[in-house]
Amino acid sequence: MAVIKDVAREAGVSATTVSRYLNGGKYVKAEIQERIRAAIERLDYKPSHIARSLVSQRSHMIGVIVPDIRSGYHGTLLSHIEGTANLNGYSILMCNIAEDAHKELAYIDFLLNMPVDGVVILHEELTDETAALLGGTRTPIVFAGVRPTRGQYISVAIDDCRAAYDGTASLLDAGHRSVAFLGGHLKDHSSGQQRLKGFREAHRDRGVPFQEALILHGGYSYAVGYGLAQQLLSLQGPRPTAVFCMSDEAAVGCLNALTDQGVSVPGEISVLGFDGLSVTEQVRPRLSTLCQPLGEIGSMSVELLIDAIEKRQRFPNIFELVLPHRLEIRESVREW
Amino acid sequence: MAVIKDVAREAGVSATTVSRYLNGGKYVKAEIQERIRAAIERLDYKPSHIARSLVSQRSHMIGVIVPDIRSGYHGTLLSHIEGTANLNGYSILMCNIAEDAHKELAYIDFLLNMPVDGVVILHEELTDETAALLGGTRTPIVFAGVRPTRGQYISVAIDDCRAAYDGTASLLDAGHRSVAFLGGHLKDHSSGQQRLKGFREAHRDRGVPFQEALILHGGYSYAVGYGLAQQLLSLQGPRPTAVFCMSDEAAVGCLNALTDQGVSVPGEISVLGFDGLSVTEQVRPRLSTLCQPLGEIGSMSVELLIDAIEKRQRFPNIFELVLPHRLEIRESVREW
DNA sequence: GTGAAAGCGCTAACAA
DNA sequence: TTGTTAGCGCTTTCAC
Repeated sequence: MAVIKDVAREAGVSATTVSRYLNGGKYVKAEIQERIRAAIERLDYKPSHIARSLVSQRSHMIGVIVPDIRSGYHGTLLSHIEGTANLNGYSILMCNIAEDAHKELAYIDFLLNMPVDGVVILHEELTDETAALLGGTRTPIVFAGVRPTRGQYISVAIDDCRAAYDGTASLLDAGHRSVAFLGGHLKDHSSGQQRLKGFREAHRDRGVPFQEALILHGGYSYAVGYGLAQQLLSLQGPRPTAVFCMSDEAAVGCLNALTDQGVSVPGEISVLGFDGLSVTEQVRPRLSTLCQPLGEIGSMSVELLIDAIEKRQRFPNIFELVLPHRLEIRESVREW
Repeated sequence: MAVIKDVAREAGVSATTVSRYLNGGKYVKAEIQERIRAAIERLDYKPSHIARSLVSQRSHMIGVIVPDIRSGYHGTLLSHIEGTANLNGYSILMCNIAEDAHKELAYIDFLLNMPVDGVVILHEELTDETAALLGGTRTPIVFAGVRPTRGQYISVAIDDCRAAYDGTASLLDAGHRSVAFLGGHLKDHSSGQQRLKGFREAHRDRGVPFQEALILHGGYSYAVGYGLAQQLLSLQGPRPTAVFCMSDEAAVGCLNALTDQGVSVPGEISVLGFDGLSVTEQVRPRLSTLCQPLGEIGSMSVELLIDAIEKRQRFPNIFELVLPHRLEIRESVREW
C-alpha cells in the first residue's frame, strides 16, 4: 500500500506538497500538480482515512442505534438516514440492538467510544444509566422518529399526541363509539404516553367515554399485534368496532388475528395503523394508517446532526423539530 | 478528552506503562496497575480507536454492501451479520445501494477506501468495472447469500440450482403440469441462472415439458411480483396451475395480484415462495416457501471474513460454502 | 518492570 | 509556491 511519502518521492516533491494537492491543489504549480497526479495513478495511492481522522479528529462517520433493523419502520428510516449521510460525505456505523434492551446501554457506550462524529438514535431512551451516558458525552446526538423520555436533545419527529388525536378523532367522527388502543409501550414517551394522551383527548373533546379495558400495550411488532387482537376478542362485554394500532406491523398482526377468527375487517371491526409503511398497501383489505414522513425524519435528523458536528459547538440551540403527519384512509376503516 | 499522556501523568508513570496496562497488564506491578486504573477512572479516559487503528493498521470494522436495506431478505441477513460481527468485536459500516445500480461501483470503490478490514457483499457482482475493482484489492471479501457472477471469491449460500430443483419438483410431484417461474434477474448468476437451471432440470427429469412463456423475470420486490403476476394472467392460452416465485416478497405480490383478480390461491393457482422470510406466515393463505438458512449464511459469512482478516493472508483457500435449504409447505400450495 | 524514542500516515505552522 | 518540523494518540522496539 503506497503512502504519501511514496507519492512524494515518485513525483520528486515533498509530502506536504502532495498533501496540498490532495486537499484542493491551491498553491501548487500546475506542472507539479500533473506530476503528482501521475505519481498517484502509477502507485494507485489512496489517502489513509484513519491517518486523516487522527489529524482532523473527525471520522466522518455517524453511528446509528437501531432497535431492530428487520422491522419495516426502522429499515425505512435507516435507509433515508444512510442516503442523506452519504450525500453529505458521511458513512453509517450501524448498531442493531435487536430488541435486546439489556444490550442498549452497552451498545451506546460502545458507540460513543467508536470513532463516530455523531449519533442518531431511533428508539426512545429508557434507563437511568443510558441517560447518564448520553448526558456525559460531547458527541452530538439526534433522536429520530421519537422524543427521548427525558433530557434535552435535538429530535425530529411528528407530534405523536396530535397524530393519535387525529387518528382517534377520525374514527370517532366516522361514528365509532368503542375504539380500542392497541400496541406501544407505556414507558415510551412519544409513541406510548403521548399517543395515549391524544387518544384520550379526542374522546374527551367528542364527549365519548372510553373503556380502560380496551387499552392494550405490549409493543410494535406483528406478533404483538396478533396477540393483543386475540386478547381483545376474548374480552368480556361488547366488542369494539374499531382498533387503533400503534404501528402498521401490529396493525397487520391485528388484521390477521381478526380475519383468522372470522371477524370481518372493516365489516365488523375497523383497523387503523400507524407509520405509513408500504406494507399497508400489501395487505387485504388495505390498511388505513397515520403516515409519518419517514423520509424527512431521516434526512432532517442527519442534516441537523451534521450541522451540530460541523459547527463544532455542542448544541447551539437544543430543539425539537416537529414534522407533519397525514391520515391516509384506505380500505380497513369504514363508517359506523 | 483525556489522552494516554494525561493518564500517565496522573498516575505518575510513563505512557508506555499505561499502554501496557491497557493491553493486558502483563509486566506491570499490581500497585501501579491500581494507580493507573484509578487515574483512568478519574479522568474518564477512553483509548482512541483511531490512534490504535493507525498503529495496528486494523479498524475492526467490516463494510457491508446491501442492495436494499428495506427488503425483508436483506434486513434479516444484515441483522445476523451485525450480530455475529459484534460478537467478534467488529462493527458494521453499512452501505445501502438502494437498488441504484449506478451507485454500485462508486460505493464499492468508496468502501474499499474506507478503513474497513473486510467487506461482505449481499448482491451479485455485475459489471466489468466492479469485477476489476474487487480483483485489484487486498481487502478480504465474502459474498453472502449469492455467488458472484465471475471470479473466485469466498461465498456462503445455498445451492440455488438444487433449491429451485427441489421446489419445482415438489410442485410437479404434487401433480402440477404447468408451472410458471416468476421473478429474479437472468443476469444474476445464482438467483437467476442457477435457479432457472434447477427449474429446467426438474422438468426434464420428470418428463414434463414447460413453456418458455411462463418464465417471467424482473426482480425480487413486491411490486415486481405483483406486476409479473398480472402479466401472467393476461397471457394467451391456459393458465399455469402453480407459480414458483424467486423471493417471498415477489410471492406476496403475486398472491395479492391473483387474489385481487379473483383467482383463488391455492384453489386455482398454487404459489411457492423463496427465502423463508417471516412475511410468509403473515399473509393469507400462508405462503409455502423454500427457506434459506439466513441466520447461518449471515454468521458464517462474517466468521469466514474475520478468519481471512486475522490470518493476514489473502484468501488461503478460495472456497464456497454451501448451506442446506429446506422446503416449507404451508397453505399456498395444494395438490393438483 | 519501566521508560525513552521512534513511528503509524497525514496535515498544520512556520520558514524560506 | 514549496519544504521542514512538529504533532494527532497510540504501540513498539530497545535500553535500563
